[in-house]
Amino acid sequence: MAEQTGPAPMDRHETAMGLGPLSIFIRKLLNRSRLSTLDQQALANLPYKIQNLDVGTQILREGDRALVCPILLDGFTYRYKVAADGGRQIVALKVPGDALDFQSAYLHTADHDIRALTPVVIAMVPLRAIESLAEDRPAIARALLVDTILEGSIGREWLLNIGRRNAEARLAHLLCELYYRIDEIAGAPLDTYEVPITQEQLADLLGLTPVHINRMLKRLEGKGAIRSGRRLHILDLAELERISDFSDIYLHRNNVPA
Amino acid sequence: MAEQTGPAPMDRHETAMGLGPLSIFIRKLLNRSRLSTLDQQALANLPYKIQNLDVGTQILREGDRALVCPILLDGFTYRYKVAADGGRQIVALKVPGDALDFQSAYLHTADHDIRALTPVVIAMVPLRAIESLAEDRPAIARALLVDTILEGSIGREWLLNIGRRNAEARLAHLLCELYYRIDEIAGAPLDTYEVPITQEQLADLLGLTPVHINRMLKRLEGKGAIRSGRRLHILDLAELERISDFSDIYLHRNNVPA
DNA sequence: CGGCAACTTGACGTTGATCAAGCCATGTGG
DNA sequence: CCACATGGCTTGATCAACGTCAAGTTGCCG
Repeated sequence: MAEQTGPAPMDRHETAMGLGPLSIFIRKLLNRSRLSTLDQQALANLPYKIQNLDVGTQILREGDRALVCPILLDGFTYRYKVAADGGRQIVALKVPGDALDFQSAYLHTADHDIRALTPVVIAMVPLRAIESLAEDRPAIARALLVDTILEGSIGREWLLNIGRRNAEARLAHLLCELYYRIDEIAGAPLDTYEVPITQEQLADLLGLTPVHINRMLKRLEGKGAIRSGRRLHILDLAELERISDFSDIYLHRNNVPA
Repeated sequence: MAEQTGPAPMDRHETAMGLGPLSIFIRKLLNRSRLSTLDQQALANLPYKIQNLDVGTQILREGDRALVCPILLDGFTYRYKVAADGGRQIVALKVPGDALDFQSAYLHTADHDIRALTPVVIAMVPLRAIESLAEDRPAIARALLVDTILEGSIGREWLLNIGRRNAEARLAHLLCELYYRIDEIAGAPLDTYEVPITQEQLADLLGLTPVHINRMLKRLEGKGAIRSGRRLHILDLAELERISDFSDIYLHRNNVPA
């Protein structure tokens, strides 16, 4: 939980385009929105405080009124809700470059929890700073809106996945999505690729039980699509796409304006 | 499919506050955002074309690039996606006053379909008009963003519902949500209250089959919570809330700024 | 009055949950 | 460097929820 303040560059992250630690966030926005150099600079100059958090650390709690917007620089986090019987459902996964709780600027109380799925590095930005930036710079407001809309689109695909696909396809679909989302933030194309997630977390993501996840992983492994075990590797993306009838249009990967 | 253009008042809708046919839309936004009288006037003066559509009419198709934003004045519509095996999943329900496809202004192609659940009355507003209004008036941009964020919150609750609750609780939960959402747009508090939805549609909403929906409806009826049959009535909201462990915080019903 | 769409009900099948036991890697303290 | 504690993975046996198939029935609209 080491802290670090201000514009000091972090060595764990390539500070592409000389925009400092937040550059991964800005790059992410640029994938789906146009931002002028000035807009990018304004984003890079946002005040922030870096935090390193352990696995499982709670970042937002249902009922909270947040004052900072955490931006994920490294690692993974997830949103989740719990049912009356204690059943957990993960309702969103966030990858590096994502703003974790932009919406708290617009709603009184959080309707879900957020936790670190892996050890994470987070930049805490005061919500007010983001809000006023969005007010002054329409392009930034628009980029943040696009980000929000995109998360909605992913959520809808998850509803289809959980509501209508069987366990094997459901799992394969999630792995495909993870592949593309991580591929997007990685510099070079991914090769054999490792997913840092436990079987229990997969169960909470897919509305299944850990035992059944285990059996499905074995099945996919039998088909040569993945390597399972302590670490989870994607070996044959095309096979996973076939099994889950994957289509990437809901990720809107080609949304960059001309 | 009768059409009607311009500011001619429609007799099917109370034109509260003298803001014309779009007043229900404006009222809806006011439930969660503050808008000045000028903002409200600007919204009321949006150009539109009224359309009456039959049950089942497709309003948006996956892959489309929309140019108009349909605003629902009367009736219900739903967003849905279909899986490879033809299974349908309804991923959102829209009630009167909702903007149906605001997001098309920000994404290249639609990632889902929209259809009329009942006969509907819709105001077609050019997307460009809404976009430029949002650019000129930050409060309006903010109100539309709040609306988008709220839909995301509902989607997350649906993920929990479908992923983690059993069929009976799932159904009860949906009925509670419908009650509150319709209650919000109705002037007076609702009494015995009728849901205009078929069992097949309930199945598509909840990731279940029509037969199983039927059995669960009978079960809820046995507990005196609803009256089922040709029409579906909610008799005992408290019982439904108990069964589904319903909490309304995800609806953010008290989000009006002080 | 006839046709259709939605609802209803029963018998049976399958997917995925539950329960339970054991295994295997990692890391920690002695 | 070993012992053992721990968290996650693995596997089998059994069970329940929900799906499937099929045959009515009901109410509505032309």
